Amino acid sequence: MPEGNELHRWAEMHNTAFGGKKVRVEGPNGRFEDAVLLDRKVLKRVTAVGKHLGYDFGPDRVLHVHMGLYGDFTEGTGKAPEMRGALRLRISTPNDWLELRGPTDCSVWTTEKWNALRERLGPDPLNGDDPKRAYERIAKRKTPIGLLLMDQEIFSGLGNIFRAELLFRARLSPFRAGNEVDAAKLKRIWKDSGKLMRDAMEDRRIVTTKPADRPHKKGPALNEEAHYVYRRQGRPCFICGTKVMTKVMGGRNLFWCPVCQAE
DNA sequence: GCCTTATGCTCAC
DNA sequence: TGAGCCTAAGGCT
Repeated sequence: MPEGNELHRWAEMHNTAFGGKKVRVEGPNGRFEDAVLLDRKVLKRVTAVGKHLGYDFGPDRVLHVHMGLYGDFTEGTGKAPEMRGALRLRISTPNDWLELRGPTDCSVWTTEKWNALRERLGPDPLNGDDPKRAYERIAKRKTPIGLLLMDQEIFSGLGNIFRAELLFRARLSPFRAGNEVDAAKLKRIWKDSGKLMRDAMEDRRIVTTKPADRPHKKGPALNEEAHYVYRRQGRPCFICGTKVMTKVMGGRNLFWCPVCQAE
């Protein structure tokens, strides 16, 4: 159940373990028969773009993985474990292995299709992209900013946790129209997203609260104080004490503080 | 054990 | 706008 931080961490790990090496590729549950196209070939490199992963095995041999809501990897060293359960994909060398379960997509793409995806996606805070195009798009739209932040063609890699937390940290209402969002504030949100996602990559955990704002100000954040508003509906805002609200926006649960993020 | 929920996206209507 | 995909974890019994 990943957002961009997790995808980029996977790309790094899988590059380290498998990049430039000849690998075994297997699709044991029968839902990835194209594994034979890649098996015993060299995996050149692994790239993360937004929430997508591309495993480059050469021209028209790009393994595309999208996790959807459920996908997850497990990795390990040494001999791969017994195949079991709904295992979609296994990549292995004699030294390392990974297993993939539950992705929305695991299929071999043409280079053209992969490039078209990259073209379609908006700037990714973790890829050093230029955010200018995203700013321009947002400034033209009357759509609420809470929806625009989730649109992968505007920014790529942000998901439901970052939507809620970035808006809170910017003290911006999710219902504010894109064209009414202050330009400087939008810039700060972009910078903030890069920082939060890089921290999350390192920590392997998304923590958005500042220590000074937490009930326990010392030490690492407890799970229940790692986020300002995400899944904290009905509980008091750490800043003002008002109950955190929730509502479905864009088919996903949105969380916000009606006072700190007044419309 | 069962039920609900979930960091996502696509397609049909 | 809503259903469908498909898996795991956590809360409940």
